[in-house]
Amino acid sequence: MVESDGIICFFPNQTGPHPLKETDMKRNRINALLSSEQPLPSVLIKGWVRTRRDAKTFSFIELNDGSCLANIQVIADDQLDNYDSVKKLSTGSSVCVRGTMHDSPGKGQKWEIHATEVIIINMAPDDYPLQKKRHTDEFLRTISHLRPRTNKYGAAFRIRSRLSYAIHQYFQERGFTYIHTPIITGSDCEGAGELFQVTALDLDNPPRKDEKPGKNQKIDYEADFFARQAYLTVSGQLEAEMFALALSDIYTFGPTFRAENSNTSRHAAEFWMVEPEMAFCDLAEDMDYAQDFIKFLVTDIMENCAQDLDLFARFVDKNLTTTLENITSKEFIRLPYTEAIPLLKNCGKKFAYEVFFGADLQTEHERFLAEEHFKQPVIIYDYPKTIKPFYMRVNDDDKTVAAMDVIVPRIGEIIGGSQREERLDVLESRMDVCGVSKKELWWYLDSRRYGSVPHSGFGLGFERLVMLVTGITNIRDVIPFPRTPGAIEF
RNA sequence: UCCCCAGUAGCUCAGUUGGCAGAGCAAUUGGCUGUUAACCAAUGGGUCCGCGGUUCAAGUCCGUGCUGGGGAGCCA
Repeated sequence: MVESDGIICFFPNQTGPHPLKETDMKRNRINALLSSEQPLPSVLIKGWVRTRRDAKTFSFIELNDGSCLANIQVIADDQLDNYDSVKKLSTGSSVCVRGTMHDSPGKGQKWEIHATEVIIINMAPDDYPLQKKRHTDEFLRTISHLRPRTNKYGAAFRIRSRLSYAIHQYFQERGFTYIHTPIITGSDCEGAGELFQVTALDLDNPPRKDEKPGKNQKIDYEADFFARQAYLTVSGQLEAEMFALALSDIYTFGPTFRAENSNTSRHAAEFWMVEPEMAFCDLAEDMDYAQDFIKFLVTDIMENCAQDLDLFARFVDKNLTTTLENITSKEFIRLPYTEAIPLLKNCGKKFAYEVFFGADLQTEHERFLAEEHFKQPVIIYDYPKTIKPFYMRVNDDDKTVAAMDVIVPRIGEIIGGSQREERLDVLESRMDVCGVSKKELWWYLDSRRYGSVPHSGFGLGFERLVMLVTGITNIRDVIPFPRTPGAIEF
């Protein structure tokens, strides 16, 4: 049997009676039809016309409903009452087709639909921007509302959806609890970049602390919605830790916001992040999880999105299959920072940024390690404490912290994580050194005061994962409506 | 934010030393055809990104702004 569902249709641009009758609301998905084992005497499909070719007494209509990459070929002949209109069907038009499914005598497809009825839901005018040819990503970005109707973007967003599902599957199967950490936060000391401020104040005329007018008149945030300054979250980690220290293994998966003026193909102001946090877990186990997690996700997409993935392997990145198999088949290299430094120093390659202990690794260094030296994912760990945030656990050498970054070819850093500092006294002195307010994070310190345990976690940039899996090189093309500096159309 | 490159028809692009604005695809019309980014013919289509300057003359040279891309920083 072919699956069908009860999608409710409505036609906001239609003023007359609905062209579809009440009984028409069950439709067959094109992916279900195309994978059918036998011909079907009665099918109902609804979708958008990708292209139309006319023969002498009939038209070939390529129909796509987004359920899969492939179109289904509809044969609409001149016996149809409205054949004159059908012959004018343009790319982008929406139709409802009733008919029978048969073996296709032509090359290129197994099945085709012989239409007994073609209802034109909406005829797309000839200025429909998507043509039957390849468009550049830059152009498609200017029509982000229409680009999911292309093969490439349809495939990308089906993969993005499946990856989201696989993330939940991975953690749920392992007994992790999904935690919704807040989007709005009161702490500006999370230590990860510039924050977007959230306010309900009238910015044209904000309340002032001092009645006397003057240049140094401070805004009175006690009059704001939360009675203090508030921001969009840059990470759910600190809150996630509180739940790991109660439910043992937890994860978050949600949007994150950075007001950094970053103009690169790997940064967005609004992006999604996965942050697992595990109690009774040290850095080595944290790295085990990070590696296992990425391998699981890549394997899942190779198994469950083969058709969509094939598009990317053929047209977007010729090396994609090799890259992905490299990830699933090998153990990730684990390289302590202290060994990475001499390796980079003595590799014979000239870098723009000098390499020395205490220096953060630059993009050029990470790319060299993952793309040229090891040619596979690398986990670098035990970084100098001077370049890492306050919450990372100080190692016995008192010079490094138990931090780790997973570097993959082409993307660079895809995961950043650490074992967290569970010792109250060490944490407090680190906060002093890093200039983080102990008063504001009293609740965070409480977790180290009452039943503190070793725990670890990491953050995975979800869009970077989609880029890794698809071979897409610009983050703006793996998120439906990208937000970047100066760009918030749609 | 910094460095580099680009902006010409709906889309992708060409445009020589400064001298009449071009092609392919798309669109429209007609023809042909179990077609596969179908094919053939004809037709229509331009604020050469904006502003200012040099020049007899600017798509072309200069300045400036805007937009986009690549790289860097920051990071996921």
